[in-house]
Amino acid sequence: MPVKDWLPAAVRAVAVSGKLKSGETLFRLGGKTEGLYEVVAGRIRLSRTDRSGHEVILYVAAAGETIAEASLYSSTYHCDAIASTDAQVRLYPKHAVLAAFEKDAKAAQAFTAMLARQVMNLRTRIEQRNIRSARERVRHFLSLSADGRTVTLTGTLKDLAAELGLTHEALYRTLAALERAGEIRRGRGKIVLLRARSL
Amino acid sequence: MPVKDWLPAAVRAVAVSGKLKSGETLFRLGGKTEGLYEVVAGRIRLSRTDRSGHEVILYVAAAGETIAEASLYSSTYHCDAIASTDAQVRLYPKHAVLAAFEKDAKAAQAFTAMLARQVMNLRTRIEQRNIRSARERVRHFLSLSADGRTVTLTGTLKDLAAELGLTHEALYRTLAALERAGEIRRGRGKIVLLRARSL
DNA sequence: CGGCGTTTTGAGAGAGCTCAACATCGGTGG
DNA sequence: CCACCGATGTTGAGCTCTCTCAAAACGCCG
Repeated sequence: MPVKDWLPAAVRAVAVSGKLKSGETLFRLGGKTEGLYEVVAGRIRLSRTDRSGHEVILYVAAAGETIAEASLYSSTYHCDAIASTDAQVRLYPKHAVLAAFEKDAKAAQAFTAMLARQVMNLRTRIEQRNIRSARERVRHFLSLSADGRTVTLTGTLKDLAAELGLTHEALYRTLAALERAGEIRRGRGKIVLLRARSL
Repeated sequence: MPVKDWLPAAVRAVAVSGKLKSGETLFRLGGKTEGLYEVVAGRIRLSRTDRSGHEVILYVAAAGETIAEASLYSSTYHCDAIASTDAQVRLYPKHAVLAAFEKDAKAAQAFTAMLARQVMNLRTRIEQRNIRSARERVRHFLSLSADGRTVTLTGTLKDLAAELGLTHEALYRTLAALERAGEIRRGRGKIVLLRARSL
């Protein structure tokens, strides 16, 4: 869900770009909310520090994702945001976003709809993580991302492994096993589903 | 996030209650959207059926949760909803909800804010599932749900195990080990954090 | 061609799952 | 009041599966 699809051009036009070195802080818990951020490149981690001084990671956002959507409705941030790699971000100022939503109900609705879809997607990913078996988890992923019989892969298999919560070795082995079993056929950048497995 | 906190009373007043026997269908993929549902009791699973005829589960909603929020912005459902146990639901009709949001911008904003918070929570849960070690996963949970030094447990430990994605045996053992190590102390319905672990 | 990241395969170990037995607690009914 | 019953809580032992560490083939780009 690219920002372009749900944020009015007027708001995108006033975005503020910024760069962060690895380890630099974007915002801190308790800090005044400036708006929501889009991660353009690199990775930003959201975390809190517990009483014993340990950083507890809430989420790691990668390029293309947005963070701090909830900050639109809060006056302070509820966690820290720190660059885990050199990173580039865009800030969409809170007042500009809220003003746009106030003026244009359609825009507000698009934002809400985007969040509702995202909730759905995230729930699905949690369900996926409930599956222990690497093979079943991969099948779950393939079933849900198949367009017809073909799954088009974006990025590398290593990235996919991370998304699935598997080591890349486990994913390679699982895909090899599924191919040996005749369930799938692999082509560069895509996987074709062949036949259903028997129960 | 109880429905009461973000849905106007006027909408709640026109909710339609319904009961389902285990296995009964609430709605089907492609069906016209009637609105969003609150699961009052029991469990409802959201799923799709893949080409090979297997049901692929997207999510299992338990009592207190709402499903099909995205249906407000779509004319047809994008998955099936089937009762996994005997269940009770409440339907909040789409037109009533949307009308309320149109009349009352505050209500619409409350809904959006709720979704934004939910996205945050779900992301945190995904992060939690990235942690392999049972001990670390439990620590992650305890750190984030501690109110001061005390974590108040809602429901049984078995429920908690499911939420954490562990077997109940693994959770019992882990809690016992943490208690032996002096990290926590357990009282009925609550866990008290004692000291930080050393790295 | 040389270097770097991805893909692939191998071997071993550790951690959580499975199966199983038993304890504990609350509620129910005789 | 107590025996019974089901669900939760607890512990034990073995096994499977994925992770980890290692090494090598492959593909791409300068």
